[in-house]
Amino acid sequence: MSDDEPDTDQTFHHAERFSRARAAQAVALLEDYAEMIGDLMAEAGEARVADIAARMGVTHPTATKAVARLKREGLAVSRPYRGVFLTEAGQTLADHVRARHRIVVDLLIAVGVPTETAELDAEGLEHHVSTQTLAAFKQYLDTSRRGD
Amino acid sequence: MSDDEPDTDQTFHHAERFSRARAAQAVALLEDYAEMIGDLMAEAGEARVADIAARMGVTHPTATKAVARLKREGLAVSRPYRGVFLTEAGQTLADHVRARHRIVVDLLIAVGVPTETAELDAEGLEHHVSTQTLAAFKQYLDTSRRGD
DNA sequence: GCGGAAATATAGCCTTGGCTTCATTGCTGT
DNA sequence: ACAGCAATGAAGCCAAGGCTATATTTCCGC
Repeated sequence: MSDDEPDTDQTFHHAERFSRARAAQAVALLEDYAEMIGDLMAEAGEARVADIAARMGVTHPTATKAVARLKREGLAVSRPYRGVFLTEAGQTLADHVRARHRIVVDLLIAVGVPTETAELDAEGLEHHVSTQTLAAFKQYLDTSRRGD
Repeated sequence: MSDDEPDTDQTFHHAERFSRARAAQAVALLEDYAEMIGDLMAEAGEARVADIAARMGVTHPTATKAVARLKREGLAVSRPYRGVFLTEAGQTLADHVRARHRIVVDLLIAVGVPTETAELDAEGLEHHVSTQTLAAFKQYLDTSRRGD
């Protein structure tokens, strides 16, 4: 360092940012599982562990564990050997996540990312898009659609 | 499901996407640490564990562990009780990550995200931006700058 | 040149989110 | 109706990435 207390402020900002990113990551998986279960419920009326596992690209036990986490968080309910269902809160979360996903994909496409790539990247990106950024995306899509 | 084999294809695509996102997450931390060490080396000539820890917002042992991972991956070198230095590979990675970070931030700002928010979100987003998407961002920034 | 403070390392623990293996349950076809 | 198979659940392992507490080493002031 070049000064006496050269990085106290900046250091704090950095740490803040990384903490936020870590926190976002913590809920990302739950969001994905909730959205997936929402999709399956919409398509088939119920979500079975095997389907969840297949779509998430994980093994059955991993899906089961994830469901347990969802239940613990009050986002899903299930009885042993029965399908999994979202609670009201879970459904709300799923809807929110799905909407956000669409906006992120649309924005990527709008700035010139190929559709296929946009879908791929959005899966990872979406969890780190804050409310403010999402709002900015929405507005950009609106005006750009009008403007074109 | 409504059909016989209704989701084989789509399921595969989903799984692919999630796998990619998980893989991206796995290297995200290494990237962050590498960039951070690169910054500190540029500023101070060396990166000390205490500085790394402070900027990452983690405790010293956590930073030490991360450095061990970096060394294992051939991205950094260090001798006990001495500073940490990036290898050629580590430096390359750090430069790449820093460049990507800038582009992501600039793109967010270009589509209307407030500067502060852009910096915050970029920290999490950047690790999921593929090469293709980054290229699209770059081009968008170029043409939008010219166009304005 | 030596003693104490600061920096670094080590050990051990926790949670998350993967995995495999094995037990149990439910469903289905004959 | 029940045997067998598919699906679910349970148990136990692993690596990553956090933490606290403790030991070690370096460095700096006197």
